[in-house]
Amino acid sequence: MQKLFKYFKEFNPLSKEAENAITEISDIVTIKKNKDLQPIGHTCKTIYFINKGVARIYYYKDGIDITESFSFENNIIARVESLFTGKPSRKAIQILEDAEVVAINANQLFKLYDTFPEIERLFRKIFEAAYVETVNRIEGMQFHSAEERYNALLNEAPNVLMKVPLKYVASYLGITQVSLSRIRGHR
Amino acid sequence: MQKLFKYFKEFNPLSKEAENAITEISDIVTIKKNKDLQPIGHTCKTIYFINKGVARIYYYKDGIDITESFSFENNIIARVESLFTGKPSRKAIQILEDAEVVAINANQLFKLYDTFPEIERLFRKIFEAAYVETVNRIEGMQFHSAEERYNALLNEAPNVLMKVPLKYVASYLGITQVSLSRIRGHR
DNA sequence: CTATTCCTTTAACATAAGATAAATAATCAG
DNA sequence: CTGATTATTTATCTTATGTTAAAGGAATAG
Repeated sequence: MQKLFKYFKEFNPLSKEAENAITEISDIVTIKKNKDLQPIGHTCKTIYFINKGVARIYYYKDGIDITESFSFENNIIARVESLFTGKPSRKAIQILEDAEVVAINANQLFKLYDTFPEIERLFRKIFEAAYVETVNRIEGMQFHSAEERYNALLNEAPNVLMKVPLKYVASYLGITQVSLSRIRGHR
Repeated sequence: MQKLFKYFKEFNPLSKEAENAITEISDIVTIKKNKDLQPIGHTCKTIYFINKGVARIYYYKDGIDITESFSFENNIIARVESLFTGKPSRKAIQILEDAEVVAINANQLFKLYDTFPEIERLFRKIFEAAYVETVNRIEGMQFHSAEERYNALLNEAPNVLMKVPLKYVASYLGITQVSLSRIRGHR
């Protein structure tokens, strides 16, 4: 849990009691490459923190596997469209590299918000930051060619391209695998 | 302020004291069509609620005007990439139809979070919902043709197409005005 | 009301990305 | 280690969207 609390500290430092309360509602889970940490169709009731490994959120559109996002070590991953609405998620979380994650029970966490305003504030800030990232991503998608998007990714998150199969990267960029391959063979 | 508090109630009902505290840090502003409510380059220090009228957030990419989002009556509008980071915004808020808005001072609001956890919770929920919308929008952009995106907008938010100049809609959809025109003359 | 400006459409052409198929290359199970 | 599966690249052809230009309509200022 050490890395998790260090991560939290960047957003909103917690009291020892608050940290203990979070520890109580969390589990450490290890999971192998290519396994789904969370399946499609279930309502998201867990927020994960990645101690080690790589994960992605994906879904199917017209039968085609599409990557919504990637997450790496020292980051949170959750299917917010389900977590914040209580509706079943059409998305799954898949592990792309053998992982150890902290699984935080979301319903119990939300209850902690009542007794620990500092925890509510912490997660408010975490998701505000995630929201900003998402808004910035829309900007990137709005008027860039696939090649520009690829180059931007190469700059901003080279680890994505080092650690993730390209077919997953292609759909993340909103293009086909074949197009990505063409772009990589530059031109 | 009535409409605003009614809107708030959908997310998290407030005590009378909390409502009064928000009233104290808010102003009613009327502003004419085509005026900028907030200019590019300023750090966002205000959260707006639209009592009446239409607005959009826009920015320039390579000198071209791009619409990030639209907001209508009974909704919040804010440049979150600036509001939540404290950095100057590269975006502006423009009024597209004569408007009356409630301007909530963000710094003072954030101070209220300390004395009124219910207000912090309210805005947490408001922005969580906005975050979910943004995530869903990415999904819409990831693997739909321009025509599909246009038709989806036509279904989900026909008022956008009724009330907003098409050139602004085009960049919102991530296409040129000419392409939008072609799509509208179907195929 | 009129003239000017701005918005939208239409047309012709250029180009980036999709689809399909097939050839390599890499990974994995036994 | 080997065969089988899976991932990536390459090639060809098609199509959607961008670009530029020009014309027609709508809105606005004076």
